[in-house]
Parts: sequence; C-alpha cells; structure tokens
Amino acid sequence: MARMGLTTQRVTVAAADLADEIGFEGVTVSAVARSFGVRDASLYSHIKNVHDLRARVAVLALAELAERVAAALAGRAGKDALVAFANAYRAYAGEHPGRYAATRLQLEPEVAAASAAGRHAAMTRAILRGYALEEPDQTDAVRLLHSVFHGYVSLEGTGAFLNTPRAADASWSRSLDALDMVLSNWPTAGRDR
Amino acid sequence: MARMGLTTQRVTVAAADLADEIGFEGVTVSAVARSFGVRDASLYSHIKNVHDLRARVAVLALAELAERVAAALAGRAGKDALVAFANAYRAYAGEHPGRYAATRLQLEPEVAAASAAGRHAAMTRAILRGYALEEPDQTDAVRLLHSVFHGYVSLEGTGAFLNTPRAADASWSRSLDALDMVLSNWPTAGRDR
DNA sequence: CGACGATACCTAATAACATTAGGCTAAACC
DNA sequence: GGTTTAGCCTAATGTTATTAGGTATCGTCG
Repeated sequence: MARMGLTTQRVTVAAADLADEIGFEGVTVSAVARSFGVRDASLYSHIKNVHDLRARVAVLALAELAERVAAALAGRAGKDALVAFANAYRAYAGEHPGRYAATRLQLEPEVAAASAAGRHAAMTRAILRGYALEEPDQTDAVRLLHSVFHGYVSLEGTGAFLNTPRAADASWSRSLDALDMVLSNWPTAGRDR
Repeated sequence: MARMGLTTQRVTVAAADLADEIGFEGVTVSAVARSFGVRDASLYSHIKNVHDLRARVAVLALAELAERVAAALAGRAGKDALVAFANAYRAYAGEHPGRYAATRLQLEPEVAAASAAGRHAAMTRAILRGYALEEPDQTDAVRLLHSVFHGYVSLEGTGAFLNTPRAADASWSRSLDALDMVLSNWPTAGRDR
C-alpha cells in the first residue's frame, strides 16, 4: 500500500513517455494508471478526463519543442538559423513521436494561448529576420515553413518515404536548401510565368 | 425487420461520411451501426474489425483524392499543373476533412500497395515533368511538394492559422508561387550562402 | 504526542465501444 | 417449393471512461 506520490505533473510526464513508446492514441487513462500500478479512478484526482490528460501532454510537448528549437537557434542567423531550427524540430519529432503527435491535438483557445504555441510562431519569425521580409510576406513564409516542417516530419513518421530508396535525410537537406532559396528571393508579385 | 442491404462498400461509404461529419476518430463500429439502425455485431459480416473499417475509409479517400487530382491535372503543364494539383488536393481536404484525415492512417504495406497511394506519387511526378528535374532531385522535390501540401492542409485543418488575420487562401497562393520558383531553380549544389 | 484535516488512493457502479459465438430468417437459386 | 446463402440478431466478455463515496496516510498544529 505504498503511496505512489502521484501529481498532475508526474502523470503528465508518464503519459508523454507512454505516448513515445506506444503511440499517442495509446495514451489512455487505464494505460497510464497501469504504468503506475494504481487504479484508473485514482488518476481523476490529478486530471479532469482523458482529453485533459492528452491536452497536458500536448502542452508539455509544445514547451519542450519550443525549448529545443530556441536552444538550436541561439546565436545563429540566416540559413544557419533556418537549418538549425529545422533540424531541431525534426530531431524532436523523431526522438519523441508520441509527444510530437500530441502537438497536433486541437487545443481549446484558452489552453493554446497559455501554452507555448505562440512561442513557436515567434521563433519562426525570428528565423525570418535574417531574410528581408515584410508583412504580409512574413506571415506567408511562416506558414510555408511550418507546413514543410510539419508535413515532412508527419509523412516521414507514417512511413510515407519508405517506398523510395532515397534517404529521408538527403531529401530533407535539399528541401532546406530550397527553402533558403525561396526565402532569399521571395516572390513579390505572383503573376508570371 | 426490413433488411438494411449492407455490403462492405456501403458500410465503408457510411463510415467515410460519418468521418466527414464528426471526425475520423469518431468512426467507430457502434456509430456506423447506429447510422444504419442495426446492431454493432451485424457489421462484422462486412468488416474484419475497426482497424479494417478505418483502413477501408483510408483506401476510399486515397482513391477519391487521386481521382480529383488527376482530373485537375488533365491538359495542364508547368505552374498551371502545380496550382491545379495543389488546389484540388486542398479542396478535397477541405470538403472531406474526415476522409482526408483517414489518408494519414498507417496502412500495412500490402493494403497500401493495392490502394491508390502509388498513383498519388505518380501524379506528383507528372507535375514535375514541366520542370527539368533528374533523379534524385525529382524524389526530393516530390517529397517537398507532398510535405507542403499535407502540412498546410493539416495545419489549416487544426486551426493553426486562425491566430493571424491573414487569410489562409492568400498564404496558400503565395506558397504555390514560392514552390514554382523553387522547382524552376532547383538548387543543384547545396553548399552556399 | 495525539487529534485533524487534506490528500492519495481504493472499491463499486454505470456506460460506451470492440469483438466473438451461435441462432433465426429473408432472399436467391435451382 | 425446398435448400442454401447471407444478413441481421441476441448474448456474453473484455477494455476503457467516469462518477460517487469510502479508507488510509501524511503533514501540521495544539
């Protein structure tokens, strides 16, 4: 009958670890309770419900990701910054697939605001300081970057690149070269060719 | 006691429709059975289990998406083709969020092979015929395109672009301009700047 | 130190979903 | 028209989510 010393924080971390092991969909109240050796009902003193649990994992992952990216970005500029950001992003997703999947959870506005979601966008904008982009080009570029990063990582995660022999790393690297080129020569007009 | 006339095909379509209405996660054996007014167990003559049901929705969606994209691509080349492909892709995802979500399901290799997944890649390559790209650049470009399309649509679907006032359509359009530029001047070396 | 209140965890109970086994009956096919 | 097939049902079991209410352990204060 030793107490397990549960707290919302510990439960959240356990859920996140579980997500990385068995996938985010596998993050269930029962599974987390099992990992602590306690009854399902015992977790409800610490979390509101499954959705709350998953949302907490999402917020945790968002914060961790933001931290990693920020660290990678420190002291860099231009293409260096772009590559560092992108690699940190992809590395996190690769090391923590479950946590990363959690970041795609649809968070309610209040939660999202309180979390590091905004910090993410802020840092993406930081990259762009190296490239001379005004609004609204900057917003467009942020969206493009985020799309590429998320899209690539997401497709890679579901094995979409396994059919072709070409290594995923190589394509990633070339995609970053391409992005650097786009950002350097952002198409100002739009009507041509 | 009128028979419902269920078949695997009808069950799959009903599941797909349900997915578009309430989200792909909501596609459950119970819910589909309910939509037909039959018992849960009755569906098991037509599907193997939930995963089978969801996989069928995924295959259906992949085929529909491939068809839409192929139609849009007919008779176009170069940037026209790129834009038509991209818009067809995004439109499908917008009209059928549940079906689109299903396409991200991890399919077992045999199922994926039998499905239209390969056709998708083939068509992406068709776009690239308008741009002079050799292997392995072509593979890299296909991955980049797919990443942007999927990433954008996915982020848009989870409301990631709602914070900023800039319209999602506008950024999309500019991103396509950017992609056209990248494909036209694909970075051959990689080390510069 | 012993009482007290807060907190951590438990049992019990209900409900939705997934799945299997076995039965009944409407339809289709000579 | 009788038989086979296939479509649907009931019954039963296991997992997960969630609530209500109980017990035990901990820190704290008199």
